[in-house]
Amino acid sequence: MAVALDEIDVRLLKELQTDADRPNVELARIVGLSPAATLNRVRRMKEAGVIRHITARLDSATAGFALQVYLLVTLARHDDAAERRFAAEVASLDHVISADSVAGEIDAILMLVAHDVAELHVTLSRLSTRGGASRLVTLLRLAELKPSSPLPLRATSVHSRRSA
Amino acid sequence: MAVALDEIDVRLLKELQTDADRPNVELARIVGLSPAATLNRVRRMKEAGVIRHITARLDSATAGFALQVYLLVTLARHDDAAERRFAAEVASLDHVISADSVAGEIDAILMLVAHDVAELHVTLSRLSTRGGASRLVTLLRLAELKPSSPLPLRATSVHSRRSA
DNA sequence: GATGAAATAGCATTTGC
DNA sequence: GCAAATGCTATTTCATC
Repeated sequence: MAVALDEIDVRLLKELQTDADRPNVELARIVGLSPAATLNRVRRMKEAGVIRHITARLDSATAGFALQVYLLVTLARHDDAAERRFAAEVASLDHVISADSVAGEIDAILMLVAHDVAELHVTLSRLSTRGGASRLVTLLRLAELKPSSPLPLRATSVHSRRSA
Repeated sequence: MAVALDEIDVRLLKELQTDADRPNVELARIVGLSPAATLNRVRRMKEAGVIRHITARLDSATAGFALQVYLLVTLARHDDAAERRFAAEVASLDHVISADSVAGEIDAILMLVAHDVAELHVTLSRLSTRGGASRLVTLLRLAELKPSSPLPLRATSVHSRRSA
């Protein structure tokens, strides 16, 4: 599932995770390759799935969402049908902007946004009723401690095997 | 803090949050404006801070991180010095890829990645010792229930006031 | 198998309206 | 916000290492 990356790939990925909003020629200068070679590497990494997509990251507050909330969810039941039902409900709720299932003290962790408490309330209710959540712990996001940061990538050291 | 957005802005932001990896002329066609006008709107939204940045989103697993973990953190102390110390530790740990302080049953929620358990262990230890965390609840990410989705933006209805 | 250089087609960006 | 024009860029091609 993992993909081999050399030092140049790692450098490219680091740059693209930080700021993908610049010309390919600039990336090429940074990594010391020609624009064509740079373009090829980036295209390959997209095809390989290392780069999932390139997107704009918005500031939720500036976009009008006064409330940003993490939700720790415990499901009432854990059979396949219940889990599918929950996933479907999560998918249908616009205010849930991401969700992961997890192993640990809870079953899933969700990120939601809302303009006000009433809007939040509607989403929470839906998750309890239609979603089948038995316990919802709401964590109000107060501040960003560390912004979304690049992955600490390492080059796949194929050549170091020679000395091993 | 919030910014006024009309229907075209909302449409542009929705498209850019889904896929920012396409030419401005295509966006222009989608929203029915000229390329110049489209470019101006996007630039203004960047300056206004609605668009924080444009980045590549990687697939952690494909990039080699077998473990992706949410961490629920309770701090031992809550004075300013302790919080600054924790923030500094979080900032210095490469494997912590994002962190927010929250209000609720815990103090902060972190997202971490690791190649293996040993690597995870190191980061957890640092958060306990130097970071001053008194309780760490580890939630292992099993699956993505809902991918990072566009914000459910609404146009700021300035004109509807005429009928109000 | 990947890179570099050159060439073409296309786009970003500016200016005047 | 539009249309036209300029300059630069993305993208392909092909020879090369």
